[in-house]
Amino acid sequence: MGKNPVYAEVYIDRPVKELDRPLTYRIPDQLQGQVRPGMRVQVPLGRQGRVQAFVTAITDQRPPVQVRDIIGLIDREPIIDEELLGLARWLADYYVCPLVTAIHTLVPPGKKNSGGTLVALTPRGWAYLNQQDDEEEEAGLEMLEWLAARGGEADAPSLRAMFRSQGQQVLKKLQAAGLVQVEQFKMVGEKGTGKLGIYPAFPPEELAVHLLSLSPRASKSRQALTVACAVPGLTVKELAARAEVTESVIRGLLDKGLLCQKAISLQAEQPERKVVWPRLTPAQQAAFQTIEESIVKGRRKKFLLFGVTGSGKTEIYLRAIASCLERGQTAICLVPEISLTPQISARFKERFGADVAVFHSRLSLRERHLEWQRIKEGKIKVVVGARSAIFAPLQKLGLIIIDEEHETSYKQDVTPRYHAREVAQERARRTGATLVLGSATPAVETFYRAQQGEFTLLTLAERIDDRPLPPVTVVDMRQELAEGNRSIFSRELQEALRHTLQRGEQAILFLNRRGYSTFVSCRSCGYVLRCPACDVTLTYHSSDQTVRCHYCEHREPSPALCPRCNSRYIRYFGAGTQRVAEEFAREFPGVSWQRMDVDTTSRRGAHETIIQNMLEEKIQVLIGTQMIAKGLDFPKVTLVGVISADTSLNVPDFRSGERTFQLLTQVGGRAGRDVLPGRVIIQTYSPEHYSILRAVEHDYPGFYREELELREMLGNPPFSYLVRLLLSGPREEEVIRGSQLICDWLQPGLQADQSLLGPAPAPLSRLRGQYRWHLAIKGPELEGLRSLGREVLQKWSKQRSGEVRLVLDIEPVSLL
DNA sequence: AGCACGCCGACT
DNA sequence: GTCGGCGTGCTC
Ligand SMILES: [Zn+2]
Ligand SMILES: [Zn+2]
Repeated sequence: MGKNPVYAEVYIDRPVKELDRPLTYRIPDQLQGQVRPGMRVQVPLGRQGRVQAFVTAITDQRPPVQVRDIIGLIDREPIIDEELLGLARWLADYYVCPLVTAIHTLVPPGKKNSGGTLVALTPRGWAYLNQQDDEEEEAGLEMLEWLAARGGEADAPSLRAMFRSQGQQVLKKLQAAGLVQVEQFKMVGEKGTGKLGIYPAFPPEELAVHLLSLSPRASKSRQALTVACAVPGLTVKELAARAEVTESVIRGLLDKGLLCQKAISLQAEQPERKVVWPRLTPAQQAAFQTIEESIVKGRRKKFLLFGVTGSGKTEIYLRAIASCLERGQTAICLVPEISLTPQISARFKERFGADVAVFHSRLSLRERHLEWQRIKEGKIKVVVGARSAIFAPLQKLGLIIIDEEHETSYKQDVTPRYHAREVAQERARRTGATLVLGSATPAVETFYRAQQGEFTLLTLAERIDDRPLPPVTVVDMRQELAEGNRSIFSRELQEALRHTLQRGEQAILFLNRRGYSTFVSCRSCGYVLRCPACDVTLTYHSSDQTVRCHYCEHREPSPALCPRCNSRYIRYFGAGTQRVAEEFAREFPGVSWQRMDVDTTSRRGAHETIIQNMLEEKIQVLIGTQMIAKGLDFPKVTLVGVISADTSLNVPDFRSGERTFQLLTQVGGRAGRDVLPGRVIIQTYSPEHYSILRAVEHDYPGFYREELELREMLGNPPFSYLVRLLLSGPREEEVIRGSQLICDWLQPGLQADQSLLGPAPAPLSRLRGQYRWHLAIKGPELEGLRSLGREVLQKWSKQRSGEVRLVLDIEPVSLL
């Protein structure tokens, strides 16, 4: 037996400051050579018999203390490779969190095993734990709590390690009681044992013909057929998931004889695909070539692809990815969750077939796990997904793309509060990959960095085929009111709608606020309905006559009488999308419309249906929130009406101007994307605001200059860095006392060029029953602020903090 | 975080 | 006298 490395450095799987350091254990003889970094093991810890830990290094250094033996392995293979382990270290350091928290972020649950069984709490299981009457026997309760402690699920190896042989019996009981569910994962590679796979019933080159033979309405069928050709041999379920269609669609195709079923063979990958690669415009070509050169030469360059809406950025991404694959490398493309639509998926799958995996939030645990496993096995070369896809375990990563890089959803809102853009830069740096950030409205910070030379700026100033950007008009709603128009539609918008509809074209009405009204108030006494748990007003929802909180789950029937004075004069103020829809229906009777916001798209498939209805022109007007502002491409939409540009303008955050400009530009970009010319009408009470004026002119550089000047004057990012400390707890006095205490800790340690803001109540001063106060520290470089934050966190954990929680937010994107 | 040790109050 | 409260300290 080899003499040297006999020790393993491990991190105990507990997210606590005191254990956020490596502990050394001896590798017992029978495990020699099997333990590798990235594996989970069981070790004894103090008086605890066995706990889970991550191996981070193998060493022959004997520590200057008594060492104990590793008890056993949980994994046969590392669940995280060394490159990603390094990235996890960076993440923990940059965002100030325990290493194990970072590791869990990189390897989300459901992926922590290599085939086998996954045990998860059912909703009933969760409910059971919450009501906590102790009917369940000791052992069962223990297992439920153990599961809850790790986010509600665990794989079989960990479960076995923790509960030994008796675990099986307990598990059976819980499963029978419906408190847990057990999901069976196939080991990848064992696919095809007797199962039937779906194959196209024609040679792949005939795909186009058969696609045309289908009814123009049968978009789902086309989708399924395309995927079946690209990835033959999937089971019905797998194909349904991958093509994002229901199983009935596939059965229909089987009946039509377009697909057939036969035993799955481990045949060679699908034959050559014939895909049409559209010609690039000269501007696209130039940008693409610059990116390609970086990929080819391994120049590990960073680009900002700044292209107006409709300039064809996606096509450049696709080319760059293809070029990457040709060189045997792999690629990640991040897309905001909100624009991760079936259309986008289809576009990638059409080009890259079985090489691509699309991660969207609707994937089940099993599907997610399957794809993750395929990535690890090298079967997937392109990963498309939202924020967390940045951690996809691809080997030989050559390219990272972040579409709509300014989107704030790239920042995680729980610890570790990482920004995928920052992680991407770091991962690109470590792997030598080329980085491409794309946007029509880059984040001010990003554009600033490009100006500083940190990114190479690639510009697409024109829409493809010389289509013009839509002209934008602003309507001053104060004027409108003064002239006696009390409708939420200005006369100009009404007029424009009428013309658009007469021409048989489509329109989008945008308002970034869902529900019917923004607040409900009593005319007699002025009482305003508020959420009992949050410091916000309740929104009226006309669909079921409830008032709801948009920050928590609270909802109640809308009162008929004022709760304070019993008056019947309850009135609804301010407009949301429901009210827009109602007023639209009244003013334009007979015109078909649909609303699209979280309330109408929560049902699976609802989102797709609405988009399909728009494309098929079953509806003429789409009324919606954010959701309709991003990335949708409806050729016949020629009018975009922004009901109110003021919602995002009035948010108390130094980035609200930027948000407003971005939102207006993005939503305006939905108009006139095809051959029909479009126009945009923006209604506002602040027509002189620079964000609005610049959006009207499609003038990003102008906006950027003005915004930058403001930021410089106020010393805000990118001229400084920010770290936010947020305290929350059920009793306000404690929270205030806590923030005062932290203020006292920070004050003396500040450098001359650092400053402390607050403590102050957060703009959202109460959320889900928790009072919230915050402080922010500002300084010329991040590391100084970070170490101040670290110190505070350290001190905080050492003192009895009651029920007050403290979280650090490095480079926050929102100060709400 | 767990888990044990330890030192003070109100029970059989 | 002891059962049990949770403050404090440590974990290779
Ligand atoms: Zn009243
Ligand atoms: Zn609430």
